[in-house]
Amino acid sequence: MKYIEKLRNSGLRPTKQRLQICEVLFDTKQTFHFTINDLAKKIKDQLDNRISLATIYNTVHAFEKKGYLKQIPINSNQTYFDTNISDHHHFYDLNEEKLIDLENSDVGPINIKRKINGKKIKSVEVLVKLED
Amino acid sequence: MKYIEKLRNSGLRPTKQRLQICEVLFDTKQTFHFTINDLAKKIKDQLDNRISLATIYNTVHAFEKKGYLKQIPINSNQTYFDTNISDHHHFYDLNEEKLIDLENSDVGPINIKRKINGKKIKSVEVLVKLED
DNA sequence: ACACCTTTTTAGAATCATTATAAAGTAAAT
DNA sequence: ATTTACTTTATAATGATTCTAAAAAGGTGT
Ligand SMILES: [Mn+2]
Ligand SMILES: [Mn+2]
Ligand SMILES: [Zn+2]
Ligand SMILES: [Zn+2]
Repeated sequence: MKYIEKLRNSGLRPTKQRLQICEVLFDTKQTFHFTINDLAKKIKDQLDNRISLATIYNTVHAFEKKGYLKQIPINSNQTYFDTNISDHHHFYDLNEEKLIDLENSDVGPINIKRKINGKKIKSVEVLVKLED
Repeated sequence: MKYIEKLRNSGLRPTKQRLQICEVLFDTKQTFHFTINDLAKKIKDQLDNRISLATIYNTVHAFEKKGYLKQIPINSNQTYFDTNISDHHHFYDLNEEKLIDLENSDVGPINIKRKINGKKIKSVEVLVKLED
């Protein structure tokens, strides 16, 4: 019930599937990073009914477009998403292939001195790769 | 002839294909960004003989492993590589889907204050997304 | 409730970048 | 020259993602 308004306000119909995906994604103490496959597993575990993979893809992309999820730029065969939509950065542990949040406050202010004509900055993201 | 030593020193046999790919990649005034497909096109245009796609993949990965190429972390269905292996950053023009180098000197020094136990920092990369 | 229209879900097929396979070719070592 | 290890290649396989089109569900007005 708590996500019905959120979806309506975004012009998305609050379907049973979308509401359930909202619960899996946003009813958590901690934000988290996931691939579509991670999410599909989580949904299968946490819910009694199944949701088709196509719907999971559709929903994740819809939520991303609306700004409820962010994509994390990283080199992987799978796309990583983040339920933490605040401005922040990431560690990427190359050995464990795991993402770790790096808060804005843990990185000095980033000053982009160069401008590109006619373009404005949409985001500034730092990726710190870690190894043992 | 100029890449034979480079390859030998890396433990890579200087085959005809690898030497030709070296020429396409490194015999340029400017460094550049590319996908495997870009590179395959370039090879077809610049060379008289053809090189199989499998070899292009193999070679690019071998060169990356040896540090002659870098992968650029970005969300795309294709993997982007960079012949500029210096420490540097990138603009990504979302509208034109184009990468632009952003020199280290164009970004203030980045100070990662948080440490992860037992891990050391391998790289720090900034991605600045641009829109119109 | 019902009719009507739009959006959404779904199974399954298609796409396409990338990786795997295994046989033939080449470079290096003995 | 023979042997050995590495490399190239055509081709198949893989797997994440997107597409398709038909069925289901939501929303609106009556
Ligand atoms: Mn991707
Ligand atoms: Mn990729
Ligand atoms: Zn995050
Ligand atoms: Zn670059």
